[in-house]
Amino acid sequence: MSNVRVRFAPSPTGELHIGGARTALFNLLFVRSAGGTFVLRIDDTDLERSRAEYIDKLIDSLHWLGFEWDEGPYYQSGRIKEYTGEAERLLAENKAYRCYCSVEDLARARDAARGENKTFLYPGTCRNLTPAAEESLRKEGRGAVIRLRTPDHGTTVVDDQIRGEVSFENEMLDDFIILKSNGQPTYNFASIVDDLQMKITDVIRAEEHLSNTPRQILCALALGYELPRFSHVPMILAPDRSKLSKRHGATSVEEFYNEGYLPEALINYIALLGWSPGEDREILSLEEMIESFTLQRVNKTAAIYDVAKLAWMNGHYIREYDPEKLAEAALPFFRKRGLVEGDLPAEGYDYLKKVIAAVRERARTLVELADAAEYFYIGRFEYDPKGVKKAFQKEGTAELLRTLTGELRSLETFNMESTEALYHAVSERSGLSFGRLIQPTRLAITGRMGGPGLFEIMELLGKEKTIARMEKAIGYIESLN
RNA sequence: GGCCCCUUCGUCUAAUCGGUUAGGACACCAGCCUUUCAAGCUGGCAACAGGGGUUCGAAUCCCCUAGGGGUCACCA
Repeated sequence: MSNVRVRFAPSPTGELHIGGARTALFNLLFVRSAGGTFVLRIDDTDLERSRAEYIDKLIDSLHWLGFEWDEGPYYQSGRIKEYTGEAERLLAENKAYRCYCSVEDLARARDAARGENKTFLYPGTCRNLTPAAEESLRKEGRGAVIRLRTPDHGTTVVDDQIRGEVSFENEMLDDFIILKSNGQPTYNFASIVDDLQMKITDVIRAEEHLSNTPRQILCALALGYELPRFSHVPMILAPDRSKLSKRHGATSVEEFYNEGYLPEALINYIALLGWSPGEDREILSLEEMIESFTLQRVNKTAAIYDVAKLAWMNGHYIREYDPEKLAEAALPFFRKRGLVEGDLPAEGYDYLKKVIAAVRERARTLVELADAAEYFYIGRFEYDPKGVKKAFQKEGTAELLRTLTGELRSLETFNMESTEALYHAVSERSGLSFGRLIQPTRLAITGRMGGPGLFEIMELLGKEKTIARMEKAIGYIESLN
């Protein structure tokens, strides 16, 4: 195993977002192609917003996607000692200092600056407090935060693996807080301390962190560690180019699961959002992605996520999936629809697989798959109104169906071959086109105008149900007049 | 507003040391196949944000403009 180490560090403040999933994926692809170690870390320093239930959901989503990590999960909430320790060290080395300014005073100063259209930078009020002055402030009972003493001049350069060198003027950076008055570290501090202590070699994360990177570099430098390499991957945007949110439909991995997407399809799709293997290939397995993944081929441009392509890709995976796996994945959706209830006996499972084999070609999601399978389980359905007009309301349809039903009933072996042969015979004998026979029959036994081959449906349904549905349809047609 | 990043078909993208009729995929349209609906196959529509340079030659290098995004918290 190489010494390459990466981490995925979500904060448990919501479900795993599609952007987060892609960040996790890029980390995974990178580390697997390097033969390194994948660390999972939960960034839960925000006590207000972090929730235990989200941690479970996060982990469920990662499992569902099939992303396996080698170390962790580590929890920042359990590492307070490390942050305090590093902060104390900086304090002792005079690279950081305590600040007693109140939240209110700072907010006021910030508002004033904003009013003048200026950027607020912490003015350094407590930067050079004498021990005596500190003592008296402490006696007043004022809480203190710890701020990093940042350089006033010079440039901090982020050597980004995707974007190249990005420079920031240190003058634009103020003495930011690394430890809050409640003893919790701020994100920038906790994040870099963890990355350093956990010997992360490559930090691969979303672009929104690029602007914060110089602060983290300053922390690392003050702490005296070697820097990790940084890569900032572009964001995923909604179709209107705004940040992806609830009103744009499904955005979390959990929602994609609920809508009937397969993990392989979702992974394949998000991988292509900002990365391409460099050849004209769209369908890639995780292994193939690992093989051709490099950070150099990751795009700099934000990508707009397009459900239509995801749906197409998911349809492709549904068609190609292993039948056993597909049945397993689809079963919950059949249950949700009330097609399957309770335990499924072996023959029920067998039937399920046959039904899926018949309809899988026309479904783009597992929800659509269950929908397409409905009449295989439920005999009560409405007839498609358009179909009624086209197929049922033609002169002599009831009579035609009655003839066909009679013929069907006399069939000893009822299967795909025998029913099809029968229909051909009737077509020939009566002079009616094959389509003329098929259309009303299809509507009668499925209620729909499209679907798998008619004789395949008949065989699956069996003689009894087929005939019962035919008779029901005859009654319906006659009631139309 | 300051700072930072970005800009190829409607969307995802290829063209990674300047020379291509700017390629592929989704979507859309048409045709083929077909018992229907799909799937599949064939073809079509469709892009280098704008303006200046550099160069024999620019999607590609430089500058400016415009647009989009990110960030500037005792949020992550």
